[in-house]
Amino acid sequence: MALKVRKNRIPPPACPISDCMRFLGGAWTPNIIWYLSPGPRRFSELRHDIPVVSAKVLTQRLREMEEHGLVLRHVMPTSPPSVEYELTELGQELLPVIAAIMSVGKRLKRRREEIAA
Amino acid sequence: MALKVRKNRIPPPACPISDCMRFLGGAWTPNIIWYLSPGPRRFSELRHDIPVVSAKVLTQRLREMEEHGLVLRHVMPTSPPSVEYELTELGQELLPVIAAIMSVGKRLKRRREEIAA
DNA sequence: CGGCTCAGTTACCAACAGGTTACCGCAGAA
DNA sequence: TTCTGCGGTAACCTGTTGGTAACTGAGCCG
Repeated sequence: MALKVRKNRIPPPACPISDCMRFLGGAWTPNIIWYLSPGPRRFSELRHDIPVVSAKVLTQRLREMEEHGLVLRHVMPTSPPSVEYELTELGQELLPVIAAIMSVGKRLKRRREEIAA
Repeated sequence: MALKVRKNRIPPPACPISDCMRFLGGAWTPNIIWYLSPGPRRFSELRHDIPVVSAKVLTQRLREMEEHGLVLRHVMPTSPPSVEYELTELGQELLPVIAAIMSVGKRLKRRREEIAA
């Protein structure tokens, strides 16, 4: 008897995950959102916050996030030019996701440590 | 759509996000978790659920998830070999994250449609 | 004037993840 | 006997991505 695909279950609704993950895709995007969460932050501050990320990638991510409507970019016409990035409302809606990711990640990390020990 | 979240190599020391994202990293991991959420599911069923993912990648993801303790792998010694995958408790703890990702994704999608209209 | 900072941009490059194809052993069906 | 389905694995190829280094250009400082 050949095995059949079981259909006697509630099918998950059409999965929008792929659409959604485009907004979190790319290295460091969650980190950037996290560091923007307390409030507006300048480019060089973000560089300082996440020193392992290169300027190029930071720019790329911020541009992408701006396109997606997750951040606002304010250019301050000060003497040393200064650019502030700020989470939009939509960007702030991602914070619970990131918080959840962090809490689960911590739990998994603890688990690994227990196994290692 | 490719749905890639890169597994970042060296994470920033202070921030646990990178550690956490390793568990969601790799293409299709969130989708797989989602399709496992209603209950155990066989390999070929998952292939049917997510036809765009290749067998190789599906195997890779399931193996990684098994290593991370997110899924259990049950080999049924039936005549056509059958392998069931099942979310562990830890894996189920990821579901709120995925639900959050989905809800935000839907919202962003609506927003894009409004802009396009 | 030289050099510094801020906020990038551009060109080039290596690594790696994911896709494709082929193949395996086994059992039951035709 | 051959064929198919299951659950993979191995070898190979390609595209993307993120890193590095060098550059810009305005404004200020000394």
